[in-house]
Amino acid sequence: MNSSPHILVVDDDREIRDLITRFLKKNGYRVESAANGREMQAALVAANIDLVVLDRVMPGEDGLELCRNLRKESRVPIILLTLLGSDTDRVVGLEMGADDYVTKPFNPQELLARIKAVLRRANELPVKASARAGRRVRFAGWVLDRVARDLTSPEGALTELTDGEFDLLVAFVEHPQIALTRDQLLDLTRGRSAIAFDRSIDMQMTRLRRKIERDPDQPELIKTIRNKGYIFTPDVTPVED
Amino acid sequence: MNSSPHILVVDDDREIRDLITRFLKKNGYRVESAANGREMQAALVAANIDLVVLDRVMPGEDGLELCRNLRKESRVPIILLTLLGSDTDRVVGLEMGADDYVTKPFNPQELLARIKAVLRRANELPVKASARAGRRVRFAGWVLDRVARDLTSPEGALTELTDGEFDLLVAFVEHPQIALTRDQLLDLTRGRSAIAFDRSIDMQMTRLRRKIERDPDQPELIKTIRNKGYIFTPDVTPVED
DNA sequence: GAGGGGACGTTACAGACCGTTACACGTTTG
DNA sequence: CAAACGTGTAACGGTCTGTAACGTCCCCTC
Repeated sequence: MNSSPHILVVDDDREIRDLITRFLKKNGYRVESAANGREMQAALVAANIDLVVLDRVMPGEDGLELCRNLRKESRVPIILLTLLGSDTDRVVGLEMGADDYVTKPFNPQELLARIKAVLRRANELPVKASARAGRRVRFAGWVLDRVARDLTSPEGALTELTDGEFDLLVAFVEHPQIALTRDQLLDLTRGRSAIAFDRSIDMQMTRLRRKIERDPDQPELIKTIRNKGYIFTPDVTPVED
Repeated sequence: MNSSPHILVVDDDREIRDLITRFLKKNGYRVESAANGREMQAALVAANIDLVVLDRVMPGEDGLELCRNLRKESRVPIILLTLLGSDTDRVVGLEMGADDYVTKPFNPQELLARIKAVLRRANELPVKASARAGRRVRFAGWVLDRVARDLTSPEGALTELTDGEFDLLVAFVEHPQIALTRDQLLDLTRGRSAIAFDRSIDMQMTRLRRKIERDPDQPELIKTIRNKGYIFTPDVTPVED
């Protein structure tokens, strides 16, 4: 089970993706590729990725932002790929959590060398990133419909959730088995971060748990991690029909 | 016990040495400097160097050669500094064992960011393959679920652990059969190092042992190593199901 | 073998963190 | 406009955790 390193290449330009993919495969790596952030997330869930090569600029998305978000939930090594060569850009990339930085146009041999250098140092536990599935997903017997915004219990009853509770649950379902901080949850549900420290997430958690946990005093679906936040523990699978 | 990282700057140009030295010191590092290979060796012997910043070109000596020789006898992280910017030179540098590469003229902030990135990697502990994979692992009959954050005893009973105890146990399970210092454990569990010496790990150890050791007075799973730290002795295997 | 010092185990306790209730405020609904 | 509803804030209490302090054990020295 311990075969060659698994690299994920994220770039919107198909030619570049294919070029890098072929080159890396020829050098003994397993390679996945993705054209945008969503595909990247999917690939991270599907495969056990050892390193991400991420384009800094993609239409409609910011590679830097992806990098920072990825670093929040995972410690997968990241190499940023970019056209911009200014010093400040490099610094920002590294501060955002990237492990290294290669400017386009690049010599494939240099990319290879940097991948080797980063992998040599990177021995840490890969953490699964979020699962973005389809319209409906199932977890622990519950079925959640993201479009209709309703939730069906294992017994088949429709469970009434307020908007806030629903958004919170969606955030968890989209990031299962990862500890999420209150700040991340605020960001995911309200699109903002806490300015000062804030207990509103705690309140929503209490309310959500009352509705979906068998025993809210001993929660099984969403556990608390002191000093960190919360973690959603069930497996999430898409519902086909 | 654990003070600021110790950087060795090797460059024949005194102005550059002083510039880098002052800049790094201002940013909280301890700095040594050397003008040639011999002084470098002397400094490495005299002080406990955490990272070497090494000039690629020095009169009468080749930084690359120094780098390769250094790598033969030591795993100290190396950042190469150079005027040459051609791709092949970069590749050669990284192949020679350098961890990173900065071209002159460089932005001091970038050097700083790269030093941070390299040190972050260098100080991480290798993770055993056995512990990498699964959500659940078994050791000495116990089963630990890292996502659900619970622990089942050999008798099948659920053992209640607090978050701090659980994090500590996870750190051990991910690094079995290696002596871990208190500082490493703090880093693994809290993501920080001890500023001053700290007994909090000892307390958590007491509490954890009370819950998982048959006889806490004569621990079998986690042994104390005087003047070092603790070691987790059982084998760890993934649980498939 | 006595004495001393350092390292570790452990107890006691204060403060931080979190779950929860009560309530106030704003928004929607009839 | 009143009532119902949703959501954030304040505050209380329980649990968890780091710190201080003390005791014990081990090793070193003399």
